[in-house]
Amino acid sequence: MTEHSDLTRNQSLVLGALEKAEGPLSAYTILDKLRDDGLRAPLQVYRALDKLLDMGLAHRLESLNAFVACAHPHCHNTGLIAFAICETCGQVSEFSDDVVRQRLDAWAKAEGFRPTRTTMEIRGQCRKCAA
Amino acid sequence: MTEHSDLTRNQSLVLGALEKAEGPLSAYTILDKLRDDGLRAPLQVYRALDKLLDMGLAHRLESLNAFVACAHPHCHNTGLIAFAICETCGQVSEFSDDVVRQRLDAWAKAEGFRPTRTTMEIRGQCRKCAA
DNA sequence: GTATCGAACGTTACATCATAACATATCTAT
DNA sequence: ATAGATATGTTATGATGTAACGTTCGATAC
Repeated sequence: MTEHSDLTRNQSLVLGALEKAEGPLSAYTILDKLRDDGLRAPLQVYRALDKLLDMGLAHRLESLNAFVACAHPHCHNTGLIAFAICETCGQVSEFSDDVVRQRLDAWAKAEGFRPTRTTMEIRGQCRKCAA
Repeated sequence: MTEHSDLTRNQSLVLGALEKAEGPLSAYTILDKLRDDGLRAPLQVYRALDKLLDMGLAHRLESLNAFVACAHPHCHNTGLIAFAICETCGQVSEFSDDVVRQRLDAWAKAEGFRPTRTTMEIRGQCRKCAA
């Protein structure tokens, strides 16, 4: 559990829910888990998530419409993170690869494309589930 | 325009709509464009899209919840395609990079992860819009 | 020809994901 | 104290995706 020092109450609750979870959670699942803490509406969750994403404390998995706590909350990432999502057990591994980043940067430079955000998600089966 | 030889009527209509479009289309936007052709329900579009995705004639952009016609309908891709999405003009460029594919394969092999589908999407501004 | 089986189709209803709009409260710097 | 920014709470609604049902169409076997 990371310290949630400068987080607001809602942000802290949402991040806590993500950290406790085994795998990615949808916003509505988060909401359900936090009803007892006083959260009532999706927007409360989405607003907290927005901030957490900005701060790099959580990530959005686009192919799942779901969210995870960042696995490395203290290292400020370069902005290119890849996710491997096991479709059997739901586990998400987070990693980054400098060569991949360089290749994409090179492509962007050659094309004159100015990247702001890039997502990379590998769906499949983790070692345990493939066995 | 590619020939839509072994496509059914609905598949052909949906692919046609995607090919005519300047950029990605949501399923509901496709539906609206095809009302005059007799389509009435989202499922008709989603079912056609499923097949088109299977055949590699269309792609889903996860970060947009939208779809595009494949830019290279005749080359059967290796399964790793990257998309660069201009957030200003909506243009989507499709490309692939063997080095990136190799790096991700290597990671997967090392981790024992068995990939089935991977998505890579770069959001930002294209050359024209960045100028 | 017609029986049969699987794929595609059509329709209604519903589930899930996300935001608009507006009012209220809280925090911080002057 | 007050102004401005940020966070909050609430209702309603918009956007995206699917379940479950029955029907139609087209190939193949008889």
